[in-house]
Amino acid sequence: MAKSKLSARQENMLDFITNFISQHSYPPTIREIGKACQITSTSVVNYNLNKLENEGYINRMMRVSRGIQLDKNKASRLVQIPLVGRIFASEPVHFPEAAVSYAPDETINLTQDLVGDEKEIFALEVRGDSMIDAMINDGDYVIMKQQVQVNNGDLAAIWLINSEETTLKYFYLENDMVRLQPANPTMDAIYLDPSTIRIQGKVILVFRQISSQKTTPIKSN
Amino acid sequence: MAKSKLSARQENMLDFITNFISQHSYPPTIREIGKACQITSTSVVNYNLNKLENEGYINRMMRVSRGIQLDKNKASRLVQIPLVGRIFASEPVHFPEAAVSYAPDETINLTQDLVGDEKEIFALEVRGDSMIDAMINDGDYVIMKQQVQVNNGDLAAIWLINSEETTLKYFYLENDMVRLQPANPTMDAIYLDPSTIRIQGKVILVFRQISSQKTTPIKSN
DNA sequence: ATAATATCAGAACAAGTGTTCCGTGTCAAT
DNA sequence: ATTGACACGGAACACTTGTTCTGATATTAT
Repeated sequence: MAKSKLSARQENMLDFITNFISQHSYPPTIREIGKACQITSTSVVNYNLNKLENEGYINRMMRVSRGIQLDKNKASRLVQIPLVGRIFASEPVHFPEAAVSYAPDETINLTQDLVGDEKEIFALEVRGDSMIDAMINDGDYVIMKQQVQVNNGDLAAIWLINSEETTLKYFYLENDMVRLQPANPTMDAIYLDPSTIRIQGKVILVFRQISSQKTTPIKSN
Repeated sequence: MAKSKLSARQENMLDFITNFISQHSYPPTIREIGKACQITSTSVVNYNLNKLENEGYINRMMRVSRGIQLDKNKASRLVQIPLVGRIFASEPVHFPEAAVSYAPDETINLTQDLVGDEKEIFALEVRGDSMIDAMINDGDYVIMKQQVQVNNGDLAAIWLINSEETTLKYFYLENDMVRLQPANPTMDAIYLDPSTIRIQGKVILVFRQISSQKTTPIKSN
C-alpha cells in the first residue's frame, strides 16, 4: 500500500507499460512485458506485477487479458532525492562528489511528475534570508540539478566570484552579458560579466513546509 | 474510408467501445462487445468491427486481444442534422412536427464532438441582420435543440410575444424576471416578465461559412 | 552457518480470445 | 422467380494469455 522503492526490474516494467499504453492505447500482455524487459518467465512478470499493484502503481483485473490500469494518482513514481546539505548565501553550493556512492542521512521524497526525469538531482535546505529576492525563504527546500551550464530562463544557482556569495536568480545571457533576474518582480535585475560568475546548477523545484506547529514568522523587512 | 452513416448496431458498438475504454482504460474483447450489444455471435461482432475499421472509426490490430484503437481524428461520429428552415426575427422558429418522419431536403453534417450527444437537433439558417446582437450574421447556421425550458446561461431562441419577434440571447432567470443578455458585450441586457416570452430552443452551435467565392460584405452599421 | 524470505525460471494448464467456415434470412435489382 | 449483396447466428478451431505449480537461486536476518 505504502510507496517504497521499486526494484530496477519493476521500474523497467512500469516504464514499459506506460510507454506501451501511450503508443498502443491498450495495455501490454504479460508476455509482451516479459519480452521487452528480458524476463523469460511469465510467472516472474506476474510476480512483479503483483508487487506493482500492492505498491499502488497499477491496478490489475484478474483473468482479464491486458487487464492493467495505471493508477493515475499514484502512477507517477516516487523519487528519492538525497538531502545533501544546506545552501548559504555566503558560500558556494556544495554538491557531493559525483560517482561517489554515499549514504545520505536524509532523503526528500517527491513524485516524478513534480521533478521530471532528471537524474542526479539533489535537495538543499535554504539557510538565511538572502534568497528573499528569489522568493525563497529561510527553511525552504530547493531541488537542484548540478550543471555548469543553464538555458536562458532557468532559475539558476550562481556563485558570484567577486562578492563571494551564492544567489538564486533567473539566468539570461544577453549580448555577452549575463542578466540575473530576481524572481521577485519588484526587484531589479543585475548585469554581470560572465567571467565573474560560476553557474552551479539549475533549480527544479522549491517547496516550503508550512508546519502547523510553528506560526509562520513575520519577516521584519 | 469515407464516412457514411453507421447502422444502429455499429453505432451501438462504437458507443460501447468508447465508454468501455473510458471506464476501464483498456478496450473490450469481441465477446464483451457482443454481450453488451446483444449480439450472440462473435463473428457478427467481428464483421461489424471490420465495417467500423473500413469506415475509419477504429483501428484493429490483427490477432491481438483487445486490439482496438479509437481513431481519435475520426472517432467522433458524423451527425447528420436536418436543415429544417430559416430563422427570421419576424416570426417564431418553425420546428417540424415531432414524431413525424420527414425527408429533409438538406442536411448539415457535423461531428459529434461539436454538437454533443443531444438528440433531435435541427439546423436553421439565419436570415437578416436582426441577430447581430447575438454575434450572428445573415447567412449563419444555427444548430438548435427544441425545448421549452433552458438553463441559466444557455443561449436560447426566444419568441417575444409583445414585439412579435424571435431573438437569440443568453438566458438568465433572476428573481422572477428574465434577463436576456446579448452575446455582444457592448450591448445591454433586457429584462422581461417570463409571461411575455416563449422559449423555443437552445442554441448548440453557430457556424459561418466563409466562402472564398464571395467576399465577406462589410456591414453598413 | 542456518533459516527465512524474496526473487527467479521453466513448464503445464485452463480460460480467454480472435478467426474462420457454413448456413440462413432479408432485401433490392434483374 | 432468380440472382447477388448484405447482415446475421452458430459452431469449431487455433492461438493468445493469465494462472498456478514446482523447484532453484539469491538475499537477508538471526
